[in-house]
Amino acid sequence: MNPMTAARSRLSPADRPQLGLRERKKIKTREAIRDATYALIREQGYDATTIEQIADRAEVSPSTVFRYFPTKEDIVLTDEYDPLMLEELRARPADEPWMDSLRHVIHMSLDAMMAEDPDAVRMRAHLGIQVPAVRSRMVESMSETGRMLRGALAERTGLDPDGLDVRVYAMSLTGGLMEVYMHWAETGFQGELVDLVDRALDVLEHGLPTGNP
Amino acid sequence: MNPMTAARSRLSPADRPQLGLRERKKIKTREAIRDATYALIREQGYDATTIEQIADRAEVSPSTVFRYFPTKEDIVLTDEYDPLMLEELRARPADEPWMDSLRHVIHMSLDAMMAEDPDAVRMRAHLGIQVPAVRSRMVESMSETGRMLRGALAERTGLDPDGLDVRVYAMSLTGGLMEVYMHWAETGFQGELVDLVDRALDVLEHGLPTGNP
DNA sequence: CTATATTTTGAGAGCTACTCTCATTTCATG
DNA sequence: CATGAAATGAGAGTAGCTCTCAAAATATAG
Repeated sequence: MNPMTAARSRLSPADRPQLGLRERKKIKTREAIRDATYALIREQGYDATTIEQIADRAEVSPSTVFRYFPTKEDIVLTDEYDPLMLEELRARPADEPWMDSLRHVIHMSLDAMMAEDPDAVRMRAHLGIQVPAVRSRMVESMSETGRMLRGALAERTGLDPDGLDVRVYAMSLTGGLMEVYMHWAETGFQGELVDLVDRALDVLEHGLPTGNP
Repeated sequence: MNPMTAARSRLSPADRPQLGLRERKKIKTREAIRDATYALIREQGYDATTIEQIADRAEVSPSTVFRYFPTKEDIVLTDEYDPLMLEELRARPADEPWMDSLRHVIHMSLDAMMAEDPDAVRMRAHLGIQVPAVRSRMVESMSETGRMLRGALAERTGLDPDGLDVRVYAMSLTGGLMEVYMHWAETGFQGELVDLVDRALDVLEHGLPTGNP
């Protein structure tokens, strides 16, 4: 899922020998840039970290950094879970209640991300509440996930994926889930993210506990 | 409300004689900058319009432009309806169902904005779908409205405004409403925005028409 | 292995949003 | 009118990002 946006498939280039030298090198540079960025941000913070510094530490030129990532925020974020989620969603039984499917799929992605690099998950959330540009990019990426969700939802319900209803519904879901992520970071990462997401899904399904909806 | 973000109180400086010359002049420059920006964007588009051009046409220096607006996006957006909404929300009878109150308040703000400058409302929506930076700023501004909503909601329900549930609920509302605004722009401004908002609120309250929620 | 074609990279110039500083101008007040 | 305060303009500086072009690295054919 996207709120947490990103977490590369951390297979070292050597693990994919079927790829040519060129491809393997590209993966390596990509990782070098990202690692350099994370390290520098940890040392100096996001704003104090310039592209030039990142390039230096990753041992590439600034041009190359921009060739790999369109913006500075994208170095930190960049998502790769949407296709996986979509596939998983489609694989669910067609008669399963939508919310159950969603819950299942989110659990999956979350587990995958936490298994991959739990530190990065937290760091991204942290940057999300501190750096407006990062939060923006995160929201953007969330709403891409939202579009994917619309597609899946439309398949299930037979509704128009671009109709107002589906759009509103999907976006309210993604908005709510985004807020979970931010809340988690703002409260110092207390509790398991998965549990918070579950509570959020309850709210989204049944309204506020008060019943006021 | 905020999705539409902004619409100045268009009272010419002369209408507020109680203010000193200094204050009146400030209002005038603010408007001059905004008008110049709108005009230039209409002529050339957002990206092609530079701060320098805006400054020239508004007959101020670039420095002054930034003194009045922190970013280029803010020249276009800048919201002033939140306090009004909050006041109006508080004035509603305490036993009125929350959704009814919300609906009422949104109608109000929407009417106010459309009465003020309907053209600007459309233009902002249009920029929102075309220019990522503007959309970002709009989302940001939306989530400020969301925070305000949390406060009002907490007063009503007695829940913690910073608790997960209220946050998720409020953000899912704002997210859904934001999507209405985008949908409206993407479909060429067909139909009345108010009607679309009403439909959206139905979805947010009762789930999708299918009943799948 | 060599030659050629294709990709990837680096260097550098250039644009623009945005920040900061300081002198100058403009308004407010006694 | 004089003095203090606020608003403005000019200008230098930073950093993200784009574009171009030549050099380097890799793939492919003979």
